[in-house]
Amino acid sequence: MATHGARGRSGGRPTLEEVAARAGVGRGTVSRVINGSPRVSDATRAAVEAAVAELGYVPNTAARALAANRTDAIALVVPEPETRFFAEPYFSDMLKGVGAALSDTEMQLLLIFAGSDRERARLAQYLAAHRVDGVLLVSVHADDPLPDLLAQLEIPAVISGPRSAAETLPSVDSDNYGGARQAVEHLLSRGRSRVAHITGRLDVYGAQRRVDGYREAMSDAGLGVDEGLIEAGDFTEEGGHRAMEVLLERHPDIDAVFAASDVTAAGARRALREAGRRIPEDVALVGYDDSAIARHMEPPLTSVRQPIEEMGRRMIDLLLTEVADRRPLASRGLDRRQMVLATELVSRSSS
Amino acid sequence: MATHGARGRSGGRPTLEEVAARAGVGRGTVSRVINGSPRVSDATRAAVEAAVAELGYVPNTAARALAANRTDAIALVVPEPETRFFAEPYFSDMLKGVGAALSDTEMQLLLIFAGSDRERARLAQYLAAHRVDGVLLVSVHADDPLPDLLAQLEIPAVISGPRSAAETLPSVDSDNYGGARQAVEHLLSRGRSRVAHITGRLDVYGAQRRVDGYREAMSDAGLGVDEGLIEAGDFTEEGGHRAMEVLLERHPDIDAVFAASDVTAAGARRALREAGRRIPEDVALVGYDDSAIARHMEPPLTSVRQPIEEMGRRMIDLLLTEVADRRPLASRGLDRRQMVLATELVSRSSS
DNA sequence: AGGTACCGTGGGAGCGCTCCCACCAGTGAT
DNA sequence: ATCACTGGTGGGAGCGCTCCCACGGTACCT
Repeated sequence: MATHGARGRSGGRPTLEEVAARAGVGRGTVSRVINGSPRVSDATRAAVEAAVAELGYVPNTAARALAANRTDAIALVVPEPETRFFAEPYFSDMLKGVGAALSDTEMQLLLIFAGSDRERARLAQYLAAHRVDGVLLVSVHADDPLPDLLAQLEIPAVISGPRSAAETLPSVDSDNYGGARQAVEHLLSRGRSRVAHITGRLDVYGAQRRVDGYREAMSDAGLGVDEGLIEAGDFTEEGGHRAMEVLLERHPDIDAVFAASDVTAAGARRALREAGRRIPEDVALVGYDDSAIARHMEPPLTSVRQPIEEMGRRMIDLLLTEVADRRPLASRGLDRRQMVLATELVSRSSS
Repeated sequence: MATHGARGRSGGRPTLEEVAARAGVGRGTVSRVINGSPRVSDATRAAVEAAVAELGYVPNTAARALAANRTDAIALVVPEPETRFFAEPYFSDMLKGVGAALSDTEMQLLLIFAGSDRERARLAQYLAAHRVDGVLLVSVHADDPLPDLLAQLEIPAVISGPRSAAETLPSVDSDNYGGARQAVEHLLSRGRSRVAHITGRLDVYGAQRRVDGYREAMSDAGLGVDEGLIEAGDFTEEGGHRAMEVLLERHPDIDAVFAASDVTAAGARRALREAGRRIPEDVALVGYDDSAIARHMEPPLTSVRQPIEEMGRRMIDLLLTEVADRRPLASRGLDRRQMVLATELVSRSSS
């Protein structure tokens, strides 16, 4: 927990100036050492470091922020109420990845919820004050004004799932299309052929891509696409339940279901049980997310795993590059940096 | 999302100075208006407010922090790995209360995990840099050096559960002693008399107080205290299971158990089931925390509810007072502010 | 010998704010 | 008329840092 020897005589914290005096050098030199500039001789550097240690010098962040016009902080903005944040493992995994990537850095992470209008107003104020160098945006809906606000304020930002194929912000996403294909191909390889799909909220781009993946996997397998086998859900348990009921009504001979999330799959499972269908004997079931729910379901649920922690790490990488790069607007925006990470099918007994 | 009209001609954000010029007043006056000082005439205030709105002025936090030597930020320090933070509803409830209390304020909340040594070192550095005006400490063990570090750095802090009866930091706690009494008296009123207690980690002061409550309730009821009916747990499921086994071995005629947490009760329940005891017919069971576990247990668990959200709110109140009060050391520390909130027994079918 | 290039270094200027002292009425008491 | 306030105001000083220009020194060319 570090030493902190004598302080400036007046009892306050030591300043750069005091360190400089102690080391017998100028203010600029100390600043260079603190900031790791290479343009300092080894001897000088050692002298300064000694003085820093003796005085227990810690840079004053406010002064640095004022002079350098940066804050060394970035925000993870969650446009959801806190409750959902804690309920969904997605966020905690993301946070873990982000935290890990940031721990080698001087950067400070701020967690900001913007679920209510009140909170959003506060956030707008906060961003306008430029209290962070960059923003990580997770779980953003198609019509959210936040990305535009950030663009207008010229604050670097990275988004976790692109809002559309034409996303302008740098983004990190998992391969929703490929993941969906994995799921469907898995079901087909198990000998199923009447595979239904319960979608997610279709205003979320990722959900659309999963539908695309489902469609093309079916069609590539020569089974054609029966639109009657697709039913819209909304990522909730209730939505999954309702959609499954509709599907069973329409196609009683369904022998497999690919649900757009594990929670949706849980709803579907309930409807299947209520209809007397056995899993996996009568109907095979595959979810998406590979969350705790999947592992604890009865029977355990086959699911498509997204590397969420890895996504968090990549988002930080992108953002830090973006923050560092802040060149005079010229070359920016052209080289769109969109990153897509592979998914992995985790096979369990539900399929 | 607020207006932001024309900016300073150079494209940057408008400054106090520019607002002053626009309003035709001095810098000091604008500062007074911004900070809500009463020593400004209504006419002047209106003029300044108009200028602020027209320019879309937002104060520069870094400059303010530097000049005023405050940050307008406080930290919620969680000395646990992130995993536990997400797993235990205690933290999310606390965060909700804290967030609510802070939302009327300009204060910014920082969430800081200090589970690993690495993270703790970072935290120490962070605190040494005085990057927050105050600290909220939750879930601190008896031997944690953090409170001393804070005292040494003279950073105002409030602790969620006192470390001992002689806690020097301001604290907010629920009435562990009273809550335990409620639990035991409830069991006695249900006609039970051979009531066992599985404790929490005894290096946590609150756990000790629960034992005290158990002891005195038993003794006040004229049943005396059989030390053999007390077995140490550690707040975990496994600990509860083990302790229950020991207790059943020692006292097969136990007809009630008060567990120091819901998780502990879940472990005890498992051991009771394995021993063929029915709940509540053979053995009544009461937990502590009234968490989600209690509601979803089979049978639903009677439990002592702590007003955690309320505790969060109170902690903020105390801390903000502490931060505002920062008088020259003289009158501080004498008026210890320890706050204890009442618990409530939530009766369900396990007892 | 002079010229050119750099490297390492010192320190002025300034970031945008708050604090505080000085100042100017106006008011009421003497 | 004089004095003592008081409410309202302007602006200097300074918070601790980074940025950048200027300087002397060394090294390597012409």
